[in-house]
Amino acid sequence: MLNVNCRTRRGLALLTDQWTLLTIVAMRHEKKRFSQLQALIEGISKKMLTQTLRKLERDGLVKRVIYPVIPPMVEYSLTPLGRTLIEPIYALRDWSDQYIEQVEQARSDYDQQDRNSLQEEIIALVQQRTSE
Amino acid sequence: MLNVNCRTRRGLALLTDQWTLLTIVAMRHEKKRFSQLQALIEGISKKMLTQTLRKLERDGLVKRVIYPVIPPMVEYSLTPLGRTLIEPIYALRDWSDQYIEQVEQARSDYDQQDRNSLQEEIIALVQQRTSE
DNA sequence: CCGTATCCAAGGGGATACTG
DNA sequence: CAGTATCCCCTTGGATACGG
Repeated sequence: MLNVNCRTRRGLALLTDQWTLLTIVAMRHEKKRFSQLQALIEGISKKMLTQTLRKLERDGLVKRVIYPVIPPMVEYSLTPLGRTLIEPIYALRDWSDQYIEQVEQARSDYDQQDRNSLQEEIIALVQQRTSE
Repeated sequence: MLNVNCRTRRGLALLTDQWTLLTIVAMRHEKKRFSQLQALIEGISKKMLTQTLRKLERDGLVKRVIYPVIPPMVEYSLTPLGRTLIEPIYALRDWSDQYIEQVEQARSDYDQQDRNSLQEEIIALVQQRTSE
């Protein structure tokens, strides 16, 4: 089903890294300069932003325009192909808006249970020791 | 905009790793056993599958049921919360189906151009050397 | 301003062997 | 069957310095 060469795998592989989706989201409305993108995407380094943008350009999702001025100015924008990704990404964003708190609640419940089991184990251990 | 603590970032962080989306896709219709999942998701190791399933369980997206039989049998299924992810993931899958070939075409065009520029540089170099 | 080059630490993840 | 434990390589990615 999910062979490495099926379209789903190849498609998801484009997008499932740390920064790609965020970079697309940051450009969704209008072209952005490199420094603007770096400011919009909190925590991304120049290295990773450059790398992500190059990959997106190579994949035909982003257009890069260099203005030969000093200091340099480079503008990035989504290509028509790139814009086709906005809708599916919005679906994920909307899902996050709606459900992320339930996920985080589940997570802390799970961890709480872990702590409780650990607690019980410790109590059991202590009782065992004191009865020796 | 895309602060590390905004819902979008927190949501996407759940999903943007190598295996999470694929694992959810593999379970979308019905519960699956560990070995079935490993067979469905080509290339995943036991280590990564275990790790991914534990994370999904912790996040409340997957339910894990252990049957105390020999040999062991464990069934994984999506929780109601997990099922809310199917639609957005399908949107990505459909995008892949429709556009992945355009992306790959763009990619090979880009690489071809790179090779051409390299070719030109080499030619220029050779001409320069031979004229010395 | 928009990168590239280099170095380096952390950890992701495969291979293998073992267990209930 | 469904994991866990250990080892270890190698990639990822941050920090820094430099260049057009």
